[in-house]
Amino acid sequence: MVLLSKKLATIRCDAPISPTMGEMLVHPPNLPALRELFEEFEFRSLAKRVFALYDTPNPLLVDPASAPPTVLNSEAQDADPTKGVTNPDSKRTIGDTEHAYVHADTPEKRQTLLDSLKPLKAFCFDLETTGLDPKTCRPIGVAFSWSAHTGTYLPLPAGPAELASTLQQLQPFLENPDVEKVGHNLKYDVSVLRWNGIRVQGPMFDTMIAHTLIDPELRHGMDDVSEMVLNYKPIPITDLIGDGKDKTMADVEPARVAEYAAEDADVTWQFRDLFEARLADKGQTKVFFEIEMPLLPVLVEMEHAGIRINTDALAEFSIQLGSSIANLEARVRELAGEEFNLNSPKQLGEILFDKLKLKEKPKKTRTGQYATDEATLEELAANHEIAQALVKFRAASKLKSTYADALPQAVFSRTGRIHTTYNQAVTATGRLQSQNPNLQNIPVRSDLGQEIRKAFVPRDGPFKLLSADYSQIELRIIAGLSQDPGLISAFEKGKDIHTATAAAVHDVMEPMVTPEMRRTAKMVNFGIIYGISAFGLSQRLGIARRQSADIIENYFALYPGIKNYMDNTIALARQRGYVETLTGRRRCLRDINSANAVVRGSAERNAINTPVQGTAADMIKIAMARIDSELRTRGLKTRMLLQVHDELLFELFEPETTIVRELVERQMREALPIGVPIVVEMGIGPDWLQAHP
DNA sequence: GACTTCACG
DNA sequence: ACGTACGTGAAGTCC
Repeated sequence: MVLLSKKLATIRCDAPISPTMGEMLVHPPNLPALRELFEEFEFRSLAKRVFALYDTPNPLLVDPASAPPTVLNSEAQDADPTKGVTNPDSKRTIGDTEHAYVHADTPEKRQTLLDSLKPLKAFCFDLETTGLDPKTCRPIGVAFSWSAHTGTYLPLPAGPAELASTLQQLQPFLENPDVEKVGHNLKYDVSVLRWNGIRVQGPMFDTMIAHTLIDPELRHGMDDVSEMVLNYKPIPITDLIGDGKDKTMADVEPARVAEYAAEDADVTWQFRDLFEARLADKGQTKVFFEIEMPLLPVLVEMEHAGIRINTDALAEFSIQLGSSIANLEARVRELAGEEFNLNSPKQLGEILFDKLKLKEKPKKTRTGQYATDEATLEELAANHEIAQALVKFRAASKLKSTYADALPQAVFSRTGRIHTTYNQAVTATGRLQSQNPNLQNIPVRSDLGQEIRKAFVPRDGPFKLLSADYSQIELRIIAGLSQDPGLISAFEKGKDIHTATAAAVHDVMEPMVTPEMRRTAKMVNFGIIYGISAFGLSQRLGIARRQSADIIENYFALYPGIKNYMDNTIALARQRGYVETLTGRRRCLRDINSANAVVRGSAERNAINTPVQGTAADMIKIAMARIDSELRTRGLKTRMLLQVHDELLFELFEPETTIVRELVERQMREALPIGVPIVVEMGIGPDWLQAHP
């Protein structure tokens, strides 16, 4: 049986139409008409292969209704991920499976494609481009599929004007808010289109993100997924462009690209329904449809918007850092009495501990090297000038190489702005990830680091930066998850939670809490979120383990709900093998029942931390989609630029200040109710440092 | 590519 | 006796 687009088929075949929108079944009685159609479209090689399947009996040609499911048993996969990988000998090659792919390389076929798209409620599309960077790559063609085993590839013209006009013909379909868009790594395709002036709208279904939610441990590339779930090996991209070093899709014969691209679209389309069911099996329907998919186009917009930086200020700062690095380097060499590479932890460790013997029993790293990290150097700094100089040297080097020098290079010349890439489905807890460059670790803590943050500025005109920050979000979430009355009540009274904790632990009035007491309480509060251990806390506070154990014990006496919640969470994790956030996002913890106490302890801390960190991630993701939507429906010019886990940064159009402050605060507070008051702190300024509350 | 270090939440 | 705080990405060295 062969599936063809409705239009193609109704024109030429006059065959029965299936109940599924946009599809029709061409049964053997219609074969002559189909053969004629293929001949007319000069698709002889494909026709030959398709009909070969009919002309000779083929065991693969069975009615889907009676066919054994190609889907592997998901329970078996859970038990052992390696079982999900097909035996290579049983992989089918492309020639063995029935499918009908159209290369829409004539105006008539293009028109047929457009007509076919019209009635669809959902379709899969997959762009072929000259590279991996949506900002700079050129779309070569786009493949569509809306029913299994079919696909149409539309080559796109190379000339900018012709490209634009062809894309314009697709625009109504891509921007139709009532039509679901399916794709594997859909954000890439949507981004490429965004850089070409098309704003893809409508419900999204990214099969790659779906797969990361269904089986986070497995590989998520389309070829891998296809082999695992369809038991089918698509044409590898390397067959077309090799390693991609000296060849792009533009250099490949269009007919081959058509075959490859249509197949990818077809395969992706086939993932869709399978994954919808599996998401439901794994309880991820809500996370997928209500959090990740609404967020996808929002991330595309944020990446496309980019952010402006003051490159002149960074260049000047780099020079300043360079001279201070040179001075510190000279001083270190003088004190070491030797030339060596200060950037080499290995050489540095040998100088400090073999030559200078600054410590009796130097701390070693996991691999037996001397540790020279900041905590180690800081210990030595009290008695050794060389350690002080090294700490300063390291700080300055880091700022220069990672930020002052690297950020200006990341500016995209066409926009004069930095465009990061957000990854929404790679972290274990559900947080976003920013890369190329990472804009989620821009310095803010040190004075020197603040110079970097100052360089993030709004565009020219009546614009400012607005930063909105969830206050103590993770502690509020653990209060909500644990329902601890003391912790909840402290938040309801609007208290400074670290001070309140310190006062309660030491049984004094809040004004009597010293900075030292507050610092300790703050460390304990953080420790709680991380899945506290007496050893870890003693390390952070620089106190004896016995002492930190007492502090923890007092803390649990103060907030018994927390202790209870932790015990229950670990017990549930042991029983189910996973933990989940408030929205049901899961993280598997395969080591939770390990006999090795160290390994198990790590899994237990994950069990505590993941629901907390993950719920915060869910909350801000929901808020982002709603804020973006409200900004747009109200026709506002303010744009969301960055997300840094508990902070959103906006380029604020000043006349909108009152409206935007209200809507951002409201949407952030109401995104995901947890039964504890949510506080959002906001600041506005001429740069990110001054906007940061 | 592994390892170390360090920037952020 | 174990040798851990949770989650990331990037730069640099060294094999």
